[in-house]
Amino acid sequence: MAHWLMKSEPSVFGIDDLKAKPKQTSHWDGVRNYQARNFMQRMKKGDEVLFYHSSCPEPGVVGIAKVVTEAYPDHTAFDPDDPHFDPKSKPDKPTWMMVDVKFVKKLKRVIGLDEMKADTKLDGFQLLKRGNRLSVLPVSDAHWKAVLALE
DNA sequence: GCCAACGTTGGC
DNA sequence: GCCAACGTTGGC
Repeated sequence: MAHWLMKSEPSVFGIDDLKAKPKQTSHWDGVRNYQARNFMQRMKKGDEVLFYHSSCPEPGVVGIAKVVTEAYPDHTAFDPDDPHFDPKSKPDKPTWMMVDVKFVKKLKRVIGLDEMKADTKLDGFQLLKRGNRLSVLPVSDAHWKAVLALE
């Protein structure tokens, strides 16, 4: 089983929004970056995901989710009225994909970006790289354990 | 295929 | 609100 991290702005869709969904499950739409999409296409049912809050007062890992549906076309790309509309993605040849994720748990506290940066066990973690803008990224087993050890 | 311009992300 | 970093676009 692989591990991942997915970023979201809590003012748009946070961990509490996922928890409040029917079946505590939501599709993860709106990813418009090829590298992030490729990672989503590699996701398998049962994979675990660190839920990360970005662009907020306290950026950091706030909870855990799991993949319940593997990659399928992101229909929001087909809708001209959707903010994530992309005319180059066609229903018969979709450019953008999404997965469904289910809420697992909230961490007891937020694992802040600053403390992750300070942890030498997290050296090389893609999230912590300067200028990192990927919204979906893989997490090694060692980094997964190190993040959760901070809880 | 190069590269400047532009738009977006995201921490601070 | 600022600005660095980066991906994408489009002219050539």
